[in-house]
Amino acid sequence: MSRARLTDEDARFIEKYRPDAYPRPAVTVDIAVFTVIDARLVTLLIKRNEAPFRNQWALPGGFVRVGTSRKDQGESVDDAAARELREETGLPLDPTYLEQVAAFGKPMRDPRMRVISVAYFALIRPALGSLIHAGTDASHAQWVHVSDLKKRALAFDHESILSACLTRLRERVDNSNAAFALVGETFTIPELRAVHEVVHSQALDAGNFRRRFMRWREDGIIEEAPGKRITASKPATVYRFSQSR
Amino acid sequence: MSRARLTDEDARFIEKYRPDAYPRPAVTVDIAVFTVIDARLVTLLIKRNEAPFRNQWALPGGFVRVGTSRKDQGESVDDAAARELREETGLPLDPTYLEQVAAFGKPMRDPRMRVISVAYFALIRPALGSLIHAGTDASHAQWVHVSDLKKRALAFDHESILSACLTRLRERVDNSNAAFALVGETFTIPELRAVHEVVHSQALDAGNFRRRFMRWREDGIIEEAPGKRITASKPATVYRFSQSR
DNA sequence: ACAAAAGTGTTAATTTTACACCCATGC
DNA sequence: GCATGGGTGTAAAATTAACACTTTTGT
Repeated sequence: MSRARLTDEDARFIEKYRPDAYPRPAVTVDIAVFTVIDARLVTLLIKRNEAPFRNQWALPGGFVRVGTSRKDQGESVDDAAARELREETGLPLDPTYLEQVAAFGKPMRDPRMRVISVAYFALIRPALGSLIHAGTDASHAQWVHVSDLKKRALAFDHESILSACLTRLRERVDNSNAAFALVGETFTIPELRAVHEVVHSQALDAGNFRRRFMRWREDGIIEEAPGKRITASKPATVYRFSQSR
Repeated sequence: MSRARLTDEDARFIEKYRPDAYPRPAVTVDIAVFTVIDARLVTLLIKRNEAPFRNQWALPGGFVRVGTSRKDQGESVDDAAARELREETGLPLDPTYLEQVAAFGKPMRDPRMRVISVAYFALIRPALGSLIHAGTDASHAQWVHVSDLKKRALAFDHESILSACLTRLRERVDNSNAAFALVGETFTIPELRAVHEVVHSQALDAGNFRRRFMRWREDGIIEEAPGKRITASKPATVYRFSQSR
């Protein structure tokens, strides 16, 4: 399979194409940012300072930048998500993990106008989580325990979006390398286990988890790192994620 | 969690909101329709009769209808997919299975203008598949064996879209009830097995599949239907999908 | 009778789960 | 020494996989 070529006819047609013949929706990205703070899974909420839903909590996000000409079509939706995340969190670097979840496209989800939103979930390291809270006005951005979300009323349909992101996060922690984005650059087996436990809010058998971990090691997904982690008791071996693959 | 209420301030703000302040992308749906014909997995391709990519093959799809006012915001993206599917296949009924896969939002994927597409995959019963082929001009719509897709050049980025839909289809056949949408209203164990085999292009052990099947039966997912299927050899018991759950 | 395909039985291999226990270290 | 938590061993239970075999029917 390969993409078909554009013909001369195509080129001529495109020249005279009238792009504004039909009404268009606005398109936004919304991002559920997760991290672990104090051994609890948290997500980032932003207090809106504009109507609608002014002073209500919402997921970080914003409009996808669409270019103004045929030649300049603007940024990709994925790029928009990465950009909004940087802007809203203040973190200079790209997120460790960013994945599209789904498009949310019911009419009237925004009372102003037709808005279709593409939802993403992002994972950032625990160490960086506190930076955000410190760096921004706490009344503007806030880490919320996911177990406390039931009590919150969120703007728009962000409740459904968040719930879809949470489901996807759990699936990815089980079946992909996502969990490694929720520990530090280097980590011990118990630290990684804690992430799995917190995401599923369920205790895991230490021995059995260790075996799973060792299988990842054999598969070259993780490798031993120099040094030991000093804890209150017996120091634990330190590993790192093998970025190479 | 519940949706926050709109305040009076919101209402006032919305009144004077200027929706056309920023350029917007066009939003389309593209649908990979799958069925099984002659024991092979096939997907529906449409020959475009307009530029760009005129006379090239593409996935069925079209623009999401966006309303023209705040009060009329048009159809949901899911509804757009169902509508386009009905229109392009000519099938009067709703598809047996329709699921969103992902949004495709790179710039320049359409040379005319910025277009963001939400991809879906749909499953229809084998018996209906031939209806479509008969009902429409064969040069316009065509069932293509998925194993032959490598040879085809598809319009836009429909190759990536199709590939994502195929991956999702395989996942769903394994872990959800999707496979039941690819057999007739009633079916035998070997018929359902054939679907699994064709989707994964891999033979399955008849005995082991039977055990899996019987587990579904115990779980109430499927139930025995009256009658027997007359085949070339020993007649097989007929089952049906328990829609109830 | 024979071929073809439905349906059954058996067993090995693998994975999951539960749980007991050992061991190194800081206090 | 003793509590803590890292690290190891073992065995039952459940699932998956491989394959031989029996039964029922059309021709």
